[in-house]
Amino acid sequence: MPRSFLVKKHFNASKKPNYSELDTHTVIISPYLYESYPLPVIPQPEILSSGAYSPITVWTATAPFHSPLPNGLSPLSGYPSSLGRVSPPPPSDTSSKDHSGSESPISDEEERLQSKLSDAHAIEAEKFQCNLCNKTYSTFSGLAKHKQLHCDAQSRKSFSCKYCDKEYVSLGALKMHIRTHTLPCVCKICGKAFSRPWLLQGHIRTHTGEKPFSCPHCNRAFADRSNLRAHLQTHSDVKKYQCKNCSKTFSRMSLLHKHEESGCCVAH
DNA sequence: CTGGGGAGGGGGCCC
DNA sequence: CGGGCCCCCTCCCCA
Repeated sequence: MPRSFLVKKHFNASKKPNYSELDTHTVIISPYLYESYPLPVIPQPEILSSGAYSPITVWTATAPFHSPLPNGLSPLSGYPSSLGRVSPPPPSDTSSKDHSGSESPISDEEERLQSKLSDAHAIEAEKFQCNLCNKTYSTFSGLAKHKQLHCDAQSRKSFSCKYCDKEYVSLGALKMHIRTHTLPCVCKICGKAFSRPWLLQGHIRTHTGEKPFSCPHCNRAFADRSNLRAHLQTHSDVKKYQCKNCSKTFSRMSLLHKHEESGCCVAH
């Protein structure tokens, strides 16, 4: 009988993103994620939509070179109004500067024009700075490309779970989270399912009675390292969690919380 | 009521 | 990129 807090609750459909709206921006999860395990608890999804994952709108592609943003246009949350227009930055990584088209064959006149433009570019060089990593770029498109490929993708939670409203910065993290819904690791003894193999391993110890983590201070042993760690706190005079008001210490956060809720810290 | 044990979840890091 | 592991946390139960 699983304890109530461990039972995966039904997901509130009203909280789920409208995936149908996101058909054009989907993240395909490899089918193996759902096929390689014996007991998927949740029907296998054909696709994992990404609620918040909206691959960055390539609005820079249509924007004129160095053109300012249209009034009020804020295509990306990661592009604040400051938009990287900064005072001349110190010399920095110039390898990422965007100087497209320099390799195409051009006439002398074009070359002169190009040269003038290059001078202009040099003046403007590195005026576009990423507000996330401070890299600077000579062109706005260069900055936009950088943010699209690197910073935005990492700074924004871009991959959202189809089963709940959680979002993750990486596909790997999302895949791992999804296992908490699919629970692919099943105990052969009692049939209980877990999200990760090592969770199952720990559970199996409850069947075998194996307790590989022993306390150096007493003869107690534990099946779980976390529980040993908590136990070690009981040997310490000064516990890890301390009440800010009465300075009493507790071995566990939950005990401190209980203490606080019981009134020690109320209305001080 | 408090403290501690048991069991498990989830994110991050490393290989 | 995925698995293993670590750490921290939470909750239930019981003495």
